[in-house]
Amino acid sequence: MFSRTCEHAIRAVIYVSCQSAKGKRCGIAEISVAVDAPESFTAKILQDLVKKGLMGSAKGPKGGFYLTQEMSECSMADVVRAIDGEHLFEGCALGLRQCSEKRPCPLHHEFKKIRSEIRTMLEHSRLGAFSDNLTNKIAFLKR
Amino acid sequence: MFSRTCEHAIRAVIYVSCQSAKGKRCGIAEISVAVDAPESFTAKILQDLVKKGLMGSAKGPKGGFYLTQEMSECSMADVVRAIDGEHLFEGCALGLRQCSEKRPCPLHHEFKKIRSEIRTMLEHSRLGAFSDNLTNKIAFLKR
DNA sequence: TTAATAAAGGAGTATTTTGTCTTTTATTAA
DNA sequence: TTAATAAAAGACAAAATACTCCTTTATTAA
Repeated sequence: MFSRTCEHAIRAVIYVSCQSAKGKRCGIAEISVAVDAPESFTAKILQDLVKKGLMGSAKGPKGGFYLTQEMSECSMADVVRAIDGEHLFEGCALGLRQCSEKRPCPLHHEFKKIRSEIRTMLEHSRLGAFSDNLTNKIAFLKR
Repeated sequence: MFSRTCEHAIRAVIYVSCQSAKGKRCGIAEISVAVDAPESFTAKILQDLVKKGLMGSAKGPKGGFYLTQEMSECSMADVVRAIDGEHLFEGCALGLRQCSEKRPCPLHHEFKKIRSEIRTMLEHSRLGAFSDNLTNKIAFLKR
Protein backbone atom coordinates (compact mmCIF):
# COMPACT_ATOMS: atom_id res chain seq x y z
CA MET A 1 0.00 0.00 0.00
CA PHE A 2 2.52 2.58 1.18
CA SER A 3 6.25 2.25 0.60
CA ARG A 4 8.21 1.47 3.71
CA THR A 5 9.67 4.95 3.55
CA CYS A 6 6.16 6.33 3.63
CA GLU A 7 5.23 4.14 6.59
CA HIS A 8 8.20 5.57 8.49
CA ALA A 9 7.20 9.07 7.42
CA ILE A 10 3.63 8.74 8.64
CA ARG A 11 4.63 7.24 11.98
CA ALA A 12 7.21 9.98 12.49
CA VAL A 13 4.84 12.75 11.54
CA ILE A 14 2.23 11.46 13.95
CA TYR A 15 4.77 11.27 16.74
CA VAL A 16 6.05 14.78 16.07
CA SER A 17 2.50 16.07 15.88
CA CYS A 18 1.79 14.51 19.23
CA GLN A 19 4.85 16.13 20.82
CA SER A 20 4.10 19.46 19.18
CA ALA A 21 0.64 19.35 20.70
CA LYS A 22 2.41 19.25 24.07
CA GLY A 23 4.61 22.16 23.03
CA LYS A 24 7.72 20.02 22.60
CA ARG A 25 10.17 19.86 19.74
CA CYS A 26 11.91 16.56 19.20
CA GLY A 27 15.18 15.38 17.67
CA ILE A 28 15.70 12.48 15.27
CA ALA A 29 17.25 10.32 17.99
CA GLU A 30 14.08 10.59 20.06
CA ILE A 31 11.77 10.21 17.07
CA SER A 32 13.51 7.18 15.62
CA VAL A 33 13.29 5.41 18.97
CA ALA A 34 9.65 6.36 19.42
CA VAL A 35 8.59 5.06 16.04
CA ASP A 36 11.16 2.26 15.87
CA ALA A 37 12.71 3.30 12.58
CA PRO A 38 16.37 3.50 11.57
CA GLU A 39 17.75 6.82 12.75
CA SER A 40 19.70 8.07 9.73
CA PHE A 41 17.02 6.94 7.38
CA THR A 42 14.39 8.73 9.39
CA ALA A 43 16.57 11.83 9.27
CA LYS A 44 16.55 11.70 5.48
CA ILE A 45 12.82 11.21 5.33
CA LEU A 46 12.11 14.12 7.67
CA GLN A 47 14.48 16.31 5.67
CA ASP A 48 12.19 15.63 2.76
CA LEU A 49 9.05 16.46 4.65
CA VAL A 50 10.63 19.70 5.86
CA LYS A 51 11.56 20.66 2.30
CA LYS A 52 7.99 20.02 1.25
CA GLY A 53 6.66 22.19 4.02
CA LEU A 54 4.89 19.44 5.93
CA MET A 55 7.15 19.73 8.95
CA GLY A 56 9.28 22.41 10.57
CA SER A 57 12.83 22.03 11.82
CA ALA A 58 15.39 24.07 13.75
CA LYS A 59 19.12 23.46 13.99
CA GLY A 60 21.27 23.75 17.09
CA PRO A 61 20.55 23.26 20.78
CA LYS A 62 16.83 23.42 21.55
CA GLY A 63 16.35 22.59 17.91
CA GLY A 64 14.45 19.67 16.47
CA PHE A 65 11.34 18.91 14.47
CA TYR A 66 7.86 20.24 15.03
CA LEU A 67 4.51 20.91 13.38
CA THR A 68 3.01 24.37 13.37
CA GLN A 69 -0.74 24.69 13.89
CA GLU A 70 -1.10 25.08 10.15
CA MET A 71 0.97 21.99 9.43
CA SER A 72 -1.04 19.88 11.83
CA GLU A 73 -4.05 20.64 9.70
CA CYS A 74 -2.44 19.04 6.67
CA SER A 75 -3.77 15.63 5.71
CA MET A 76 -2.24 12.19 5.61
CA ALA A 77 -2.82 12.35 1.88
CA ASP A 78 -0.35 15.25 1.75
CA VAL A 79 2.29 13.13 3.45
CA VAL A 80 1.64 10.15 1.20
CA ARG A 81 1.80 12.40 -1.84
CA ALA A 82 5.05 13.97 -0.64
CA ILE A 83 6.75 10.59 -0.24
CA ASP A 84 5.11 8.14 -2.63
CA GLY A 85 3.69 10.58 -5.15
CA GLU A 86 0.31 10.33 -6.82
CA HIS A 87 0.64 6.66 -7.65
CA LEU A 88 -1.63 5.26 -4.95
CA PHE A 89 -4.37 7.69 -5.92
CA GLU A 90 -3.99 7.63 -9.69
CA GLY A 91 -2.12 4.52 -10.78
CA CYS A 92 -3.74 1.56 -12.49
CA ALA A 93 -3.94 -1.58 -10.36
CA LEU A 94 -2.51 -3.64 -13.21
CA GLY A 95 0.20 -1.15 -14.08
CA LEU A 96 -1.29 0.02 -17.36
CA ARG A 97 0.10 3.41 -18.23
CA GLN A 98 -2.96 4.55 -20.09
CA CYS A 99 -5.73 2.87 -18.19
CA SER A 100 -8.76 5.18 -18.15
CA GLU A 101 -12.52 5.29 -18.26
CA LYS A 102 -12.41 4.95 -22.02
CA ARG A 103 -9.71 2.32 -22.12
CA PRO A 104 -10.00 0.53 -18.78
CA CYS A 105 -8.06 -2.44 -17.51
CA PRO A 106 -10.26 -5.36 -16.49
CA LEU A 107 -10.17 -4.28 -12.85
CA HIS A 108 -10.55 -0.55 -13.49
CA HIS A 109 -14.13 -0.04 -12.36
CA GLU A 110 -13.73 -2.13 -9.27
CA PHE A 111 -10.56 -0.33 -8.26
CA LYS A 112 -11.91 3.10 -8.95
CA LYS A 113 -14.12 2.79 -5.90
CA ILE A 114 -11.36 1.48 -3.68
CA ARG A 115 -8.92 4.17 -4.68
CA SER A 116 -11.42 6.91 -4.13
CA GLU A 117 -12.16 5.56 -0.66
CA ILE A 118 -8.48 5.45 0.18
CA ARG A 119 -8.07 8.99 -1.05
CA THR A 120 -11.12 10.28 0.82
CA MET A 121 -10.00 8.59 3.99
CA LEU A 122 -6.49 10.03 3.77
CA GLU A 123 -7.71 13.47 2.76
CA HIS A 124 -9.93 13.57 5.80
CA SER A 125 -7.23 12.50 8.27
CA ARG A 126 -5.61 15.63 9.70
CA LEU A 127 -2.10 15.11 11.00
CA GLY A 128 -3.08 16.66 14.32
CA ALA A 129 -5.98 14.27 14.81
CA PHE A 130 -3.95 11.42 16.23
CA SER A 131 -2.22 13.04 19.20
CA ASP A 132 -4.89 12.22 21.74
CA ASN A 133 -5.09 8.52 20.94
CA LEU A 134 -1.32 8.30 21.16
CA THR A 135 -1.05 10.23 24.39
CA ASN A 136 -3.76 8.17 26.00
CA LYS A 137 -2.25 4.95 24.69
CA ILE A 138 -5.29 4.12 22.66
CA ALA A 139 -3.03 3.88 19.63
CA PHE A 140 0.61 2.84 19.13
CA LEU A 141 3.51 3.56 16.80
CA LYS A 142 6.23 1.04 17.68
CA ARG A 143 6.80 -1.61 15.07
CA MET B 1 -0.93 -1.88 -4.12
CA PHE B 2 0.30 -4.97 -5.97
CA SER B 3 3.95 -5.71 -6.68
CA ARG B 4 4.87 -5.33 -10.31
CA THR B 5 5.32 -9.09 -10.48
CA CYS B 6 1.74 -9.47 -9.32
CA GLU B 7 0.51 -6.98 -11.91
CA HIS B 8 2.17 -9.07 -14.62
CA ALA B 9 0.68 -12.21 -13.09
CA ILE B 10 -2.86 -10.87 -13.09
CA ARG B 11 -2.67 -9.55 -16.63
CA ALA B 12 -1.24 -12.86 -17.84
CA VAL B 13 -3.80 -14.94 -16.03
CA ILE B 14 -6.63 -12.88 -17.50
CA TYR B 15 -5.21 -13.27 -20.98
CA VAL B 16 -4.78 -17.01 -20.58
CA SER B 17 -8.27 -17.31 -19.17
CA CYS B 18 -9.61 -15.48 -22.17
CA GLN B 19 -7.80 -17.77 -24.59
CA SER B 20 -8.84 -20.85 -22.65
CA ALA B 21 -12.44 -19.73 -22.94
CA LYS B 22 -11.92 -19.99 -26.70
CA GLY B 23 -10.37 -23.42 -26.29
CA LYS B 24 -6.85 -22.22 -27.02
CA ARG B 25 -3.64 -22.85 -25.15
CA CYS B 26 -1.00 -20.17 -25.37
CA GLY B 27 2.78 -20.00 -25.09
CA ILE B 28 4.83 -17.44 -23.15
CA ALA B 29 5.91 -15.65 -26.33
CA GLU B 30 2.30 -14.98 -27.20
CA ILE B 31 1.30 -14.13 -23.65
CA SER B 32 4.16 -11.74 -23.02
CA VAL B 33 3.34 -9.83 -26.18
CA ALA B 34 -0.36 -9.75 -25.36
CA VAL B 35 0.15 -8.36 -21.87
CA ASP B 36 3.27 -6.36 -22.72
CA ALA B 37 5.49 -7.93 -20.06
CA PRO B 38 9.10 -9.15 -20.30
CA GLU B 39 9.06 -12.67 -21.72
CA SER B 40 11.47 -14.54 -19.47
CA PHE B 41 10.14 -12.84 -16.41
CA THR B 42 6.61 -13.75 -17.35
CA ALA B 43 7.79 -17.33 -17.82
CA LYS B 44 9.05 -17.39 -14.25
CA ILE B 45 5.88 -15.92 -12.89
CA LEU B 46 3.68 -18.40 -14.72
CA GLN B 47 5.90 -21.25 -13.52
CA ASP B 48 4.97 -20.13 -10.05
CA LEU B 49 1.27 -19.96 -10.76
CA VAL B 50 1.42 -23.46 -12.27
CA LYS B 51 3.19 -24.79 -9.17
CA LYS B 52 0.49 -23.27 -7.03
CA GLY B 53 -2.24 -24.86 -9.09
CA LEU B 54 -3.73 -21.65 -10.44
CA MET B 55 -2.76 -22.41 -14.00
CA GLY B 56 -2.08 -25.47 -16.10
CA SER B 57 0.80 -26.02 -18.47
CA ALA B 58 1.91 -28.58 -21.04
CA LYS B 59 5.37 -29.01 -22.54
CA GLY B 60 6.22 -29.72 -26.14
CA PRO B 61 4.49 -28.90 -29.40
CA LYS B 62 0.84 -27.99 -28.92
CA GLY B 63 1.81 -27.23 -25.34
CA GLY B 64 1.35 -23.98 -23.50
CA PHE B 65 -0.59 -22.50 -20.63
CA TYR B 66 -4.28 -22.80 -19.94
CA LEU B 67 -6.93 -22.63 -17.27
CA THR B 68 -9.22 -25.54 -16.56
CA GLN B 69 -12.85 -24.81 -15.81
CA GLU B 70 -12.04 -25.26 -12.15
CA MET B 71 -9.10 -22.87 -12.30
CA SER B 72 -11.15 -20.20 -14.01
CA GLU B 73 -13.37 -20.21 -10.96
CA CYS B 74 -10.47 -19.23 -8.72
CA SER B 75 -10.44 -15.65 -7.55
CA MET B 76 -8.09 -12.74 -8.13
CA ALA B 77 -7.41 -12.92 -4.41
CA ASP B 78 -5.92 -16.38 -4.98
CA VAL B 79 -3.52 -14.97 -7.56
CA VAL B 80 -2.56 -12.04 -5.36
CA ARG B 81 -2.02 -14.39 -2.44
CA ALA B 82 0.11 -16.72 -4.57
CA ILE B 83 2.42 -13.91 -5.66
CA ASP B 84 2.40 -11.22 -2.99
CA GLY B 85 1.28 -13.30 -0.02
CA GLU B 86 -1.17 -12.24 2.65
CA HIS B 87 0.38 -8.84 3.17
CA LEU B 88 -2.18 -6.74 1.31
CA PHE B 89 -5.00 -8.40 3.24
CA GLU B 90 -3.41 -8.61 6.65
CA GLY B 91 -0.55 -6.15 6.94
CA CYS B 92 -0.70 -2.95 8.97
CA ALA B 93 -0.74 0.22 6.87
CA LEU B 94 2.04 1.69 8.97
CA GLY B 95 4.13 -1.48 9.02
CA LEU B 96 3.55 -2.36 12.67
CA ARG B 97 4.20 -6.04 13.16
CA GLN B 98 1.74 -6.41 15.97
CA CYS B 99 -0.94 -3.96 15.04
CA SER B 100 -4.30 -5.36 16.12
CA GLU B 101 -7.70 -4.48 17.47
CA LYS B 102 -6.26 -4.37 20.96
CA ARG B 103 -3.08 -2.55 20.03
CA PRO B 104 -3.99 -0.60 16.92
CA CYS B 105 -1.86 1.81 14.94
CA PRO B 106 -3.42 5.23 14.57
CA LEU B 107 -4.85 4.37 11.16
CA HIS B 108 -5.96 0.85 12.06
CA HIS B 109 -9.71 1.36 12.19
CA GLU B 110 -9.80 3.43 9.04
CA PHE B 111 -7.76 0.89 7.13
CA LYS B 112 -9.65 -2.10 8.38
CA LYS B 113 -12.57 -1.08 6.21
CA ILE B 114 -10.46 -0.41 3.17
CA ARG B 115 -8.63 -3.69 3.41
CA SER B 116 -11.77 -5.66 3.83
CA GLU B 117 -13.24 -4.01 0.75
CA ILE B 118 -10.14 -4.83 -1.25
CA ARG B 119 -10.32 -8.41 -0.07
CA THR B 120 -14.02 -8.75 -0.78
CA MET B 121 -13.62 -7.27 -4.20
CA LEU B 122 -10.74 -9.60 -5.09
CA GLU B 123 -12.43 -12.66 -3.57
CA HIS B 124 -15.49 -11.99 -5.71
CA SER B 125 -13.57 -11.59 -8.96
CA ARG B 126 -13.42 -14.97 -10.68
CA LEU B 127 -10.54 -15.37 -13.11
CA GLY B 128 -12.96 -16.44 -15.82
CA ALA B 129 -15.08 -13.33 -15.43
CA PHE B 130 -12.97 -11.06 -17.59
CA SER B 131 -12.81 -12.98 -20.87
CA ASP B 132 -15.85 -11.35 -22.43
CA ASN B 133 -14.77 -7.79 -21.79
CA LEU B 134 -11.37 -8.55 -23.26
CA THR B 135 -12.71 -10.35 -26.28
CA ASN B 136 -15.16 -7.56 -26.99
CA LYS B 137 -12.48 -4.94 -26.44
CA ILE B 138 -14.35 -3.40 -23.56
CA ALA B 139 -11.23 -3.91 -21.44
CA PHE B 140 -7.50 -3.92 -22.23
CA LEU B 141 -4.30 -5.50 -20.99
CA LYS B 142 -1.46 -3.76 -22.82
CA ARG B 143 0.63 -1.49 -20.65
C1' DT C 1 14.00 -42.68 -32.81
C1' DT C 2 14.91 -38.31 -33.99
C1' DA C 3 14.02 -33.38 -34.73
C1' DA C 4 11.38 -29.73 -33.28
C1' DT C 5 8.75 -27.46 -29.83
C1' DA C 6 7.79 -25.52 -25.43
C1' DA C 7 7.86 -25.31 -20.43
C1' DA C 8 10.97 -26.02 -16.06
C1' DG C 9 14.98 -25.03 -13.62
C1' DG C 10 18.99 -22.70 -12.15
C1' DA C 11 22.31 -19.24 -11.93
C1' DG C 12 23.03 -15.14 -12.83
C1' DT C 13 22.58 -9.31 -13.68
C1' DA C 14 20.34 -4.78 -13.17
C1' DT C 15 17.65 -1.53 -10.87
C1' DT C 16 15.25 0.35 -7.07
C1' DT C 17 14.48 0.80 -2.46
C1' DT C 18 16.14 0.93 1.98
C1' DG C 19 19.46 2.20 4.98
C1' DT C 20 24.38 4.07 6.77
C1' DC C 21 28.20 7.12 7.53
C1' DT C 22 30.74 11.31 7.45
C1' DT C 23 31.10 16.10 6.79
C1' DT C 24 29.04 20.65 6.71
C1' DT C 25 26.08 24.32 8.27
C1' DA C 26 23.31 26.73 11.55
C1' DT C 27 22.00 27.91 16.30
C1' DT C 28 22.44 28.42 21.18
C1' DA C 29 24.40 29.58 25.38
C1' DA C 30 28.30 29.91 28.34
C1' DT D 1 34.03 33.76 20.34
C1' DT D 2 34.04 29.23 21.36
C1' DA D 3 32.14 24.70 22.57
C1' DA D 4 28.27 21.98 22.22
C1' DT D 5 24.13 20.71 19.93
C1' DA D 6 21.30 19.35 16.16
C1' DA D 7 19.68 19.33 11.41
C1' DA D 8 21.23 19.35 6.21
C1' DA D 9 23.79 17.41 2.64
C1' DG D 10 26.20 14.13 0.06
C1' DA D 11 28.36 9.92 -0.97
C1' DC D 12 28.04 5.14 -0.02
C1' DA D 13 26.46 0.14 1.16
C1' DA D 14 23.05 -3.53 1.67
C1' DA D 15 18.92 -5.74 0.54
C1' DA D 16 14.99 -6.57 -2.15
C1' DT D 17 12.77 -6.62 -6.45
C1' DA D 18 12.69 -7.01 -11.25
C1' DC D 19 14.42 -9.15 -15.06
C1' DT D 20 17.74 -12.27 -18.31
C1' DC D 21 20.04 -16.15 -20.19
C1' DC D 22 21.31 -20.70 -20.68
C1' DT D 23 20.61 -25.59 -19.93
C1' DT D 24 17.52 -29.42 -19.03
C1' DT D 25 13.34 -32.07 -19.37
C1' DA D 26 9.07 -33.44 -21.41
C1' DT D 27 6.02 -33.99 -25.42
C1' DT D 28 4.67 -34.38 -30.12
C1' DA D 29 4.75 -35.86 -34.66
C1' DA D 30 7.16 -37.03 -38.75
